Amino acid sequence: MRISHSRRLEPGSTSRRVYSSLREAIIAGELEPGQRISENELAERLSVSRTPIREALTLLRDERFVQVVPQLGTFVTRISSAAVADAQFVREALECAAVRVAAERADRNDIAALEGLIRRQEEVVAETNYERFALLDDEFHAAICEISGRGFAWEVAQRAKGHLSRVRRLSLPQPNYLSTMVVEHHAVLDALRRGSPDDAEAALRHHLRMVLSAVPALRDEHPDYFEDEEERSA
Amino acid sequence: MRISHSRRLEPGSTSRRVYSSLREAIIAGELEPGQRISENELAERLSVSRTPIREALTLLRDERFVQVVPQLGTFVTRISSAAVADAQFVREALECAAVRVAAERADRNDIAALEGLIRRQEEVVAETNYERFALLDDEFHAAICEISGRGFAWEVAQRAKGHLSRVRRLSLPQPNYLSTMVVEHHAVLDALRRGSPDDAEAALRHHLRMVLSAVPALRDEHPDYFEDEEERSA
DNA sequence: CCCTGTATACTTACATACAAGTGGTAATGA
DNA sequence: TCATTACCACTTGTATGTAAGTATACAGGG
Repeated sequence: MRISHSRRLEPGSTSRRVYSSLREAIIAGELEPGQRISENELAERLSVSRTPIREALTLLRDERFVQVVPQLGTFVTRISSAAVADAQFVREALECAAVRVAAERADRNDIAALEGLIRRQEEVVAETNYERFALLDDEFHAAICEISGRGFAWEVAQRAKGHLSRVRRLSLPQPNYLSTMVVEHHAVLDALRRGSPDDAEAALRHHLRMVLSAVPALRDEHPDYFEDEEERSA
Repeated sequence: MRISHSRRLEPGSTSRRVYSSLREAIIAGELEPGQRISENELAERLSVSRTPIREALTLLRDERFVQVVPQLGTFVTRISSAAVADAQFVREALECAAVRVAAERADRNDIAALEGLIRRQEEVVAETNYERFALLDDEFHAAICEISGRGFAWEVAQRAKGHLSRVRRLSLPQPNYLSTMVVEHHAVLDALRRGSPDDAEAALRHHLRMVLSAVPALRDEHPDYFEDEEERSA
């Protein structure tokens, strides 16, 4: 529990700041899966009352980032393979549908913007900066959804991602991971340039499934981060 | 504002009851688009304090069912054609992806269950009961997602639906609407029976787009329910 | 008549107090 | 030594109080 020291609160309403702060802390692994978090302690650390804390936790619970057990405590959810698969399915469905539209709508400016993003990614690959690459990767996928005219799809996909983001963050330090990603981004861009929805969808689908391949290794490395014996309850 | 009289609170935690109650009231149109709702008034009507009201509104704001303006008021969002299109895109992408999987996985029991649902729908069509049909329609689509092994997709789709549900509810009283729906359900089921992902996807996509066709007529009938001059703000 | 400034009655955002329930722990008895 | 029981510290859920901001109605001056 080192939120207040390591992470400054961004501008916005208090509860919004708390929400963003906690969400990022969970995805970044600063709050570990299974860890119990206390409303009172959070309120003290962040120097706010319990009310905005509770509002933030309400949202995080809705995203399955935390699990609230009445009169017992609030816990950071463990990563469930089933939940990861669910998130993958949602993201794949939404982004692949978006890229098909994008392939038909992308103009020269759109293509140029994507090329610029990939160039920046290549720079980051050279310096092996996982943190910045993750941001640029998100930008690339968001840009595709934006080109399709359905930026909302990216919002939903990112929302549903949940556990997926945590897995990705954990799985970054793998050999050739970043360079492989860039190659696949190129494949998607080529398909967009040709205006081929089928090729673009296939390339993106293949790309999106790369992340999943790392899950088994992660389970071996951090078995306590995963929780698969019990299904998600309503 | 006739919540307390027309709608009983379901079991569950207080804030959860308030949330469900308000959500259904908005979708059903009991709370009209653009209407201002007061935390104090809601708390009084539902005989609870403002705290659970605020938690429910936090969730509803996240789903774009309400818009909260600080120090001014909370308003039921108007229906935006862009938001409806977004919801349609999300639903279409998720359910079409699910039905492809379902076409490959459905066994005799699954097909029989869907047949049973359609039979019940035919009964409801005979009595022209829009309310019950809406429930059975949801059950049908949820069942398809369930068969695909990705029930989560239905949860996300339903969440994203938002304004879409409100449009559907408004658009029900149209001639031959229900019988057309059943015919299209049959088409989807036939494709599933044949185990053809392509046909199932095509049939479902066609079916899902039926709802949208009613939007223009609705805008003419209830122009004050729609809000399209300003884009949704972050 | 019109414009302007002010008081007021609302609103949400946040802080705090109280209630109800849980699990661990230590004391007590066999 | 072990089982049982009562207690206590802690949790979240709910209620209420305080602060700050907005729109509106109204009075007064031009």
